[in-house]
Amino acid sequence: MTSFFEENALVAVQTTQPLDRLLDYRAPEGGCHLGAFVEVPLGPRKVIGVVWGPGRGDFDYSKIRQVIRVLDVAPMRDEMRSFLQKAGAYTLTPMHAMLRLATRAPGLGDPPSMQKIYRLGEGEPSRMTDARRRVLETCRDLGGLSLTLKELAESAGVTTSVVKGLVKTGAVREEQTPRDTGYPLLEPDYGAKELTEDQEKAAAHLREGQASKQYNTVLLKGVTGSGKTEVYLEAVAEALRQRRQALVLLPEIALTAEFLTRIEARFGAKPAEWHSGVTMTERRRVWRMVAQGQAQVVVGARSALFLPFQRLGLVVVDEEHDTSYKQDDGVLYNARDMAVLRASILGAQVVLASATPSLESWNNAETGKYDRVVLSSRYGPAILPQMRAIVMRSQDLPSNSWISPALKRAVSARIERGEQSLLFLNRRGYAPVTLCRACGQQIGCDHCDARMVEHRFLKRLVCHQCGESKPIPETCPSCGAEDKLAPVGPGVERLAEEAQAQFPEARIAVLSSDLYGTARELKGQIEAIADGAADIIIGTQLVAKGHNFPLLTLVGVIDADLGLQGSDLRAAERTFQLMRQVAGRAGRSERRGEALLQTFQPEHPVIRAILAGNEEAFWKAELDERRVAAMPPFGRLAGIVLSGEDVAQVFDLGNHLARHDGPLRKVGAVIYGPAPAPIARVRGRHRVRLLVKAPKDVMLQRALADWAGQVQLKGDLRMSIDIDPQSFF
DNA sequence: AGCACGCCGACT
DNA sequence: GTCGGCGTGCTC
Repeated sequence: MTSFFEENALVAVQTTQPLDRLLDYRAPEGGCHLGAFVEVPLGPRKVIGVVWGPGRGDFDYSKIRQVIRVLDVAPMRDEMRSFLQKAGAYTLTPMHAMLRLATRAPGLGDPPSMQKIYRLGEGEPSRMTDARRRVLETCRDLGGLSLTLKELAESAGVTTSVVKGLVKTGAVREEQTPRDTGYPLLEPDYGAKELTEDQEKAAAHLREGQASKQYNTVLLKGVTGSGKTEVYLEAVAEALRQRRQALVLLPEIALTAEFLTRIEARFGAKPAEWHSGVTMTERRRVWRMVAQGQAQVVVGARSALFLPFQRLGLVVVDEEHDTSYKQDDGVLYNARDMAVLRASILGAQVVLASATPSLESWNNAETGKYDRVVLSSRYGPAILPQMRAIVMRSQDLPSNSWISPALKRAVSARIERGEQSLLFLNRRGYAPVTLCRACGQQIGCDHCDARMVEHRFLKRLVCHQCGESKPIPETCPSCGAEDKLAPVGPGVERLAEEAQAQFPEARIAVLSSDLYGTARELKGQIEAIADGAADIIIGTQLVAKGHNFPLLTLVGVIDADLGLQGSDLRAAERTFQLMRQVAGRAGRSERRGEALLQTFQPEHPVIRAILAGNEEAFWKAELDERRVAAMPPFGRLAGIVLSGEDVAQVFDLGNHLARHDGPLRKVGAVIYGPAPAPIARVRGRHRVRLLVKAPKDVMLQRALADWAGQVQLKGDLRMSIDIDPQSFF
């Protein structure tokens, strides 16, 4: 296929406007390439799009307009278009939404932004002053380098007007330069570390895969502290040697700052950073530099997968099991799976790193679809903590108290030895339920069917579903009784209160995502704690994710059973992963750690598997259950959520869809539901859920599209289809 | 997404 | 009589 279109040739353009088809235009003056980013007229507006292919010519020629201009950015590569198309087909997402993911750069339509820079000019100014001399000397010291006005004035210790005066005389030259500058060079061998034998073997395997320039996916499994990061950084190093770009995905923005420092130590400079917390100008720079192949390594969030890499050779998905890789930000996709898709199109390598892989990835490794590399020993002197259960049935606990005597003794011992303890409770706020003792009502959210969670720190009740909050009322909103509202159950804030009462002398720190305004603040707090600023850390699952606390030797899990409630089939897997991750926080330095799990059901298979530390047995048992139930990875699932203001209408639609199941039945799929979604009302909209279960090797997406296409959504009714849902009920 | 067209209720 | 509500349809 031709890749260049002469002026006025018909081209098909994909825009980010929600039209579900391509539009024909005439190629602009001077023609354009396939994949070019262009500005096109659409009705009264100008919009941005990408030249997707030759025009189809099925539109009234006299109405066809011309492309206004080609944007000054590198054209989209064939493999990117192919990736967007396949990812869209997989997730049942229209192309305009896929293209939007790939064009999330501010100022894409603007010409490259320029800035003025200053360097040594010619000759001496006729009148030389002290200030002027300092400026000229500063310029000379810099050699060929140039600075912005502010930088130059500051480093010379003069005001900007001195520099401007020198520009007039010609002694300093003013030049225009693109504002988006490249990134400092990363050197593959800069800070190479001595690896253990185990690590070196794993690294060699990754390097080999990287050097092959063939698509391959490796599951890199290693317990917390086994040095996974050092190992996959060797794959990054190899990508750098091969002059290919590398992308490292992290599940949590709070982790990036620490990670950038690690990259700097290993490769001599900081890489490009991409996530929602990055400034507009920096995002713009990242996008453009990635497109020009100038950014060698990008560290970022899942959305970085849609950056316009020129020669991507490696995608690392760190903590690949993390559920935040699957989230809805306009498009519902699993970043881990999309990484594999993108790499398979490009002939690139994927490294999935985790201490506790997802069941899918474990199975893919087991069946040979992925390679597997296991780091068995902990790095350095640290060894895995000893795990024990505290059976709560036999612990005598007063009401509104959650720290058992056994756990209390263990914490006291740590305080005496000057070591840290972590009390883990995966519940934000003060109390999950506020109950009226007079009428028995629980305070719920006005817009959702969720209970309001008391946050005493904020002095408010907060809905964890929609974020709505209100002041804590003095009287019961339903019966009006005064002073009868009582908090029920613990959150981290309440646990901190109890801990302070039990250990009056201890310094207690609470780590919960809602207590810190910014990622920087949170990071500061985490660093202070790591340095020993607290004796007892109280935290939500935030603490399970990759932070290193060298003084920590005890982890107490307040409620190990918490995640096992409910009917979610993935509950077991999640609890297992979370408990292992949390326990892994203990004893990362020289001292052996201990993890105590408070539980009411010590004989539960998941709890037993955690205590025994027998992962293989756990995965096998889980897989067997899934196999029997024909659940993923042995079958396929899709979750459908219908929503609208009117309950009856939403249910009618659900019933209608359930009855007209022809296209699905044809491929052997079954529909369950409609049923109210787990949270049946969110932000005033009622939600109804259907579940589609299909055999493994069918064209599920095609069938779903045919099935969903039978209805036309009227009014405010909405339907969202979630392929491979994380949770299913 | 925007924006225009168009067809029914409550105002000058 | 008109102003304006937002349902429906179009944009190359």
